[in-house]
Amino acid sequence: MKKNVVTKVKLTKNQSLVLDSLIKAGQPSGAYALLDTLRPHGFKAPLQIYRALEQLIDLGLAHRLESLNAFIACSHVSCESFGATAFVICDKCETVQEICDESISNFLSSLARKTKIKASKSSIELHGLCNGCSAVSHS
Amino acid sequence: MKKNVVTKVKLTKNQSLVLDSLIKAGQPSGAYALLDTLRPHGFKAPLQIYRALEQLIDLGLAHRLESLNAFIACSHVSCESFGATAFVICDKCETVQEICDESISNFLSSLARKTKIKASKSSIELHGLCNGCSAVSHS
DNA sequence: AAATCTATGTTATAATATTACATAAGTCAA
DNA sequence: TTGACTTATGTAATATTATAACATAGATTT
Repeated sequence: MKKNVVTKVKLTKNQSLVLDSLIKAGQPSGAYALLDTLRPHGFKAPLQIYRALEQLIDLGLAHRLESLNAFIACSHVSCESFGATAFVICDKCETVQEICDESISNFLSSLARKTKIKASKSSIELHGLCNGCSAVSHS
Repeated sequence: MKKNVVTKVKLTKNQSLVLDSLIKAGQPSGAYALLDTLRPHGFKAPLQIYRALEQLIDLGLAHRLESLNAFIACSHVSCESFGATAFVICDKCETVQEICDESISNFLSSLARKTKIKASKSSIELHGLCNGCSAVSHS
């Protein structure tokens, strides 16, 4: 379950550009949206995005949101996340809260134990309306 | 968070065919795999599959596995699942365990409370090697 | 410098999912 | 039972997301 926890890595140019775009977006971004953002920087093909994302995810600097087919920068300083992260997603304003604490890892450990699985990867995503949006919610 | 908990529904022909295929597969199945399976029954377009799946999922008779872009029949008799289900997936033999108990709903409630979200949908997927496969695992 | 590994560029294509529009079938009220 | 309405279907086209295959360039090690 342990990912590469990294203190200092030199990112390549493409990786840095993609990470910067993700951070700037501050929201889940699709690969093709990132591609469009980065065309002015010379990006031309989806693979350039996907390859950079793969590295960033391995390094714990970005995450993939499975239920959105989208990506987001890790919100932790230099992601201390060692695999047990939960994402709470507001479907209205698209804000994502990235939760990474003992309650998550305990839950996953317990689930793995009960189901006798040797876990390697997890995905926890909770959708709904955030505090702000559910207050306004008129529909 | 409550889905349509249904005691008795009449499924349409397409819905029944898709559900049968899912059950028969006993594994996560992609929409296009289902389509191929059902071509002999007159299915011709992906939409026929996606539309049936949408209903089945609403009724709690099938589930979508976000991390696989695939679908699976609900393993509970007539899915008592009211939204709080976790899937434990063996990446080798593709077996899926569908867990639906208080530990799941408690965890999700607590997560929703902590993040102040009004939850509407969740996805919990744990990947790894199941008991059998991790014993054999030679790589 | 040669060998090797990693990153990149580029084209094509695969896999997954939806839009749009036309038709048919079921439901319910008058 | 007709008409109004809703839900399901058929079909074609297209959008969106992701990967395969192959060539080249740069960095690192020996």
